[in-house]
Amino acid sequence: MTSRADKKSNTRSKLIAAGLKLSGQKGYSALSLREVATEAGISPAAFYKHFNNMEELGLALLDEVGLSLRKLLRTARKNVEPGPKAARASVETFMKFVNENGNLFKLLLGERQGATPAFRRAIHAEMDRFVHEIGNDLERSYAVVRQPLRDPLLTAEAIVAVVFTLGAEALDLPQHKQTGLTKRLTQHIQMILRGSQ
Amino acid sequence: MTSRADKKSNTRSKLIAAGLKLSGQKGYSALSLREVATEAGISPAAFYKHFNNMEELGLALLDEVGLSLRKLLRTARKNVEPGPKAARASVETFMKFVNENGNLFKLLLGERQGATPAFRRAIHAEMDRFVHEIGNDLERSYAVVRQPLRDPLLTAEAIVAVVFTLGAEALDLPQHKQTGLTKRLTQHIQMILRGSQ
DNA sequence: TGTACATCAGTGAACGCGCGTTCACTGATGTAC
DNA sequence: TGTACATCAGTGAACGCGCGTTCACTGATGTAC
Repeated sequence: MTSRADKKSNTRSKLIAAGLKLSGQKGYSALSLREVATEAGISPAAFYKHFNNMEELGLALLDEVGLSLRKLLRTARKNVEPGPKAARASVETFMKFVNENGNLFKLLLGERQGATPAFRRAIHAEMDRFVHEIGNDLERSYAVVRQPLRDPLLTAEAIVAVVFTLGAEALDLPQHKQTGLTKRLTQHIQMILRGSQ
Repeated sequence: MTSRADKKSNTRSKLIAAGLKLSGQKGYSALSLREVATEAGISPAAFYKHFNNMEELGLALLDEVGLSLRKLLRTARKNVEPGPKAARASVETFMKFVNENGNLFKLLLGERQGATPAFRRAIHAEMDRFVHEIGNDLERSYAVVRQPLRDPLLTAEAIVAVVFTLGAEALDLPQHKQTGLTKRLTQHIQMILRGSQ
């Protein structure tokens, strides 16, 4: 029933899951090929049937990050309707995402300046795409109410900066201690939006 | 002339300089005790006469970060007088600092989520102090012109978030390509200040 | 359907390497008299 | 000032360990006839 190809891609998924789990625990750059292979349940040598080295695994993990950021935007668009309460609702959606995808989020933030140039470039590309999409969303929703923003992209950039900075702080906090942070983050965004009108 | 204690603290300085140089090149978490010792010109075993382990060296490096952030504030206070051009002047002072202390800045940003809990705590403490000092500065200078900010601390938090985020991007750019970034950063700050009045 | 051969994901042993840490030591500096 | 002893920063060799990588291999899956 399960073909050779199926089994292979199955093992690949296990390697990615293992990499994600371990990088959440001790940071991607501290991972060894051997421990990822062991966590995934294969021998170190078999790792090479799937990736040429750890960096390739890392880039595969970043693909997952991209997917999950796209999912975040989709959820936000569904749950958040433009208006005075948009900031608060967005922040709640975002915090939920951070808590559910902590490992992916840690990878994104933790390797922003570490790692190899290829890795850094991939991360900045993901973040850029994210900023641009939010910029477009802002432009559209403020055009609807006929109060266009001065510079939607600049606004998006500032919002993403505060959101990711405070999101990183949230990672170290137990979920029940995040309320204050959520509130502060909402105020940050409102402040930025106010200043960009 | 040079006492035993002098020589010892001299070697300690060399270890710190070595750690800073190497962590700028490949990231602090990728450093080995042996290579730091070699770079400083001593044997690996002698490292232990100065620090019990690499983490202690790391905390010593963070002390340097604290010193240099304090120096940055001092310079900014000297060069930047409150007024419409404050943002631009502050950003220029900051960019100069980033270029001159790239290694310290990389350490601060790169280990924000990596490393051990003690390390993370030390970094967040430094950044917190920085935010509070800027918050106080903002409060004072806007009180003078009788247009107090709604929440100086919140404003400072947002400003530091964008400043550090874009500063991190600047680290990867050659100095002559930073002009656009400097301009954008200035606009970010003006936007935040506008929104917090 | 059955047979003979090809493919290839995963194995297990082996390699050389840099690592952190220990230890007994050396010899210059410091101290007491 | 000179002598005898104590201190201690730095040395060099040794250790066991986990690492990335290679290699010939196995045996299940796939393919051709």
